[in-house]
Amino acid sequence: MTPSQRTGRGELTISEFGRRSGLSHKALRLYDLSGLLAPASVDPVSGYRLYDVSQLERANRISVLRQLDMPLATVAETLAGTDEEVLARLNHWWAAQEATNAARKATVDYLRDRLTQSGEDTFGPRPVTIRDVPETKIAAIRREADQASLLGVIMGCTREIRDHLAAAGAERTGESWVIYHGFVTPESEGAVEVCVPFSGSVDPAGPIVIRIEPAHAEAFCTITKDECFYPHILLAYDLVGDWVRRSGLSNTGSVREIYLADFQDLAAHEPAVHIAQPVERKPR
Amino acid sequence: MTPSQRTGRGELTISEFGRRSGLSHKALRLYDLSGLLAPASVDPVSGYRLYDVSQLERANRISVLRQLDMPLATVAETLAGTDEEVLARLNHWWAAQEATNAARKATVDYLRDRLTQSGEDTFGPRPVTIRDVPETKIAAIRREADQASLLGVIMGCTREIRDHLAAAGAERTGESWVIYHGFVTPESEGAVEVCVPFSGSVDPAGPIVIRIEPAHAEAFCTITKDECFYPHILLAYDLVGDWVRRSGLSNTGSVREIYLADFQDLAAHEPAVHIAQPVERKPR
DNA sequence: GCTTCACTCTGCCCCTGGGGCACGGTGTTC
DNA sequence: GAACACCGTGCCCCAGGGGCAGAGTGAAGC
Repeated sequence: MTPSQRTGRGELTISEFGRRSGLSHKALRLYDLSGLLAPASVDPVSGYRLYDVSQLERANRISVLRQLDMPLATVAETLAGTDEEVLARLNHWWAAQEATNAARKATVDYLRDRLTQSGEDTFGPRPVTIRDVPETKIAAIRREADQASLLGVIMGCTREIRDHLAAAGAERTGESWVIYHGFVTPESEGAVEVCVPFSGSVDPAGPIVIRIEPAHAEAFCTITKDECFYPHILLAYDLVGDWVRRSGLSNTGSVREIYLADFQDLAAHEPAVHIAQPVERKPR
Repeated sequence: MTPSQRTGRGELTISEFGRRSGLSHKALRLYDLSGLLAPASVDPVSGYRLYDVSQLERANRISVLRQLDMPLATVAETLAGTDEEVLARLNHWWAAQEATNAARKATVDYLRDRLTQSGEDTFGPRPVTIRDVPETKIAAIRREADQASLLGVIMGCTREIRDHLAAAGAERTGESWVIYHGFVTPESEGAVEVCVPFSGSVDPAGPIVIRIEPAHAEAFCTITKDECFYPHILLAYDLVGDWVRRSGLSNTGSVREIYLADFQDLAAHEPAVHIAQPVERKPR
């Protein structure tokens, strides 16, 4: 008699259970410790784990979900409840995976563009120019945002600031912009600062800060509404960055997007945004 | 003067370099130790890492590739050589990722089928029956195979055995089959044994083993050629497995696929394969 | 001068999901 | 009684960092 058969009817040793479920003996021990899949019984003398054949279904499901690289904690949550619930959670999780994958694909596309011609041909020949920006009084909100929440954060903060300025009787003196103090990618958060210039006297309120944006020079290019999507828009940043580097200038601040008008009012091919990089005023 | 500016021209401190490249200070330290991205210079007194602005391009590329979850070793390989080479390796790697993702999607589809109706309705009502298989003399080759190489391994081994039998003057006495001694998934290898029955006297040669497949009973179902693809085919295994469990029988061996004819000769809807599970002869 | 502050260094433990090995127990069979 | 196949626990290892502790370093303010 093989060891796997000397146990009682319906009881399986760890290795037999592992063979039938596609799980390693090491994984089964781990799942036991974490409570994801505890053996039906444990021999009190030898400490041997004994699994019941009825546990094979759960084990198989765990095995399949792990093949999908689903984290163990998610596996545990997913496999609770009825089959309908399991299915719903599986679909939900997979949809999120598909979204992540689409973002990765977009990133690969961006990188391909960047590699084929350093972002100039695909993005189109486009003038990068330099301009002086005078000292400006602004109301601003600084927030951490990730790729998914970015648009909502920008819209929300802009609305909040505009409402505050309107309530205080101040007049806006130009279009607003967003300063990126950190990297915003699909995976990581970065600090963004939404800025609205105004004239008059306004008190700060809640997250709204009143400050002076110092005078500076900035290199910028203009992009149209239909170019404003991630990761394509990164090519514009690269364009400006390359131009600055080749001009021998140094960056003196964080990169920013200046919105020329309200997005909704624009046609796809109209200029919509300036991508700008503050630089030192003169080449050394 | 901010610390990031007190360094010489073109020299950046680790945190400024990190901000501009989207890499954490921890990641940069790691890349320094691994040689993936060493700072341009290290202050011999303070040990401070100083990066050159010209290193930003490589850092940005590393950052983007890491956002794609490319392993650091692969990043290092990928970023060597000219931009054309980098692009080619990126495309190659991404194609592999797409393939992996397609396999994951197929696995999700399988799991969905399995969850919606325990593999019976989608796969179709299909009789599972039991039969006795007499003792059979076979020539066999046992190999480790993964999902990708499986078909090639089976075809190759079958050809090898048939050629050997033909050379020895033995006659094949039926169609061949494959015994799955382990799990074969897109990610992990499993042992498969290709078996060809014959009559006459043949010597083993190289990997070819001559042995007796013992008489046994087996539960099986029949599937058509167009159902023979991963992971759909797993539903047939589930069907047989469920039938055996509900019949109160015990498995007595590894699951197998019996090929009814040469694949090329079959139309899509013709029966092509038996999925069989050896079981004990009588319910206890 | 002294303090404060921001910045950096190294080193250590933590995470996931196991793989691999050592050392020891166990139970069957020859 | 020995060989062999199992099983157990415990330890160290991997990527790719995150987080924290303790110490050094440099500039700026008083």
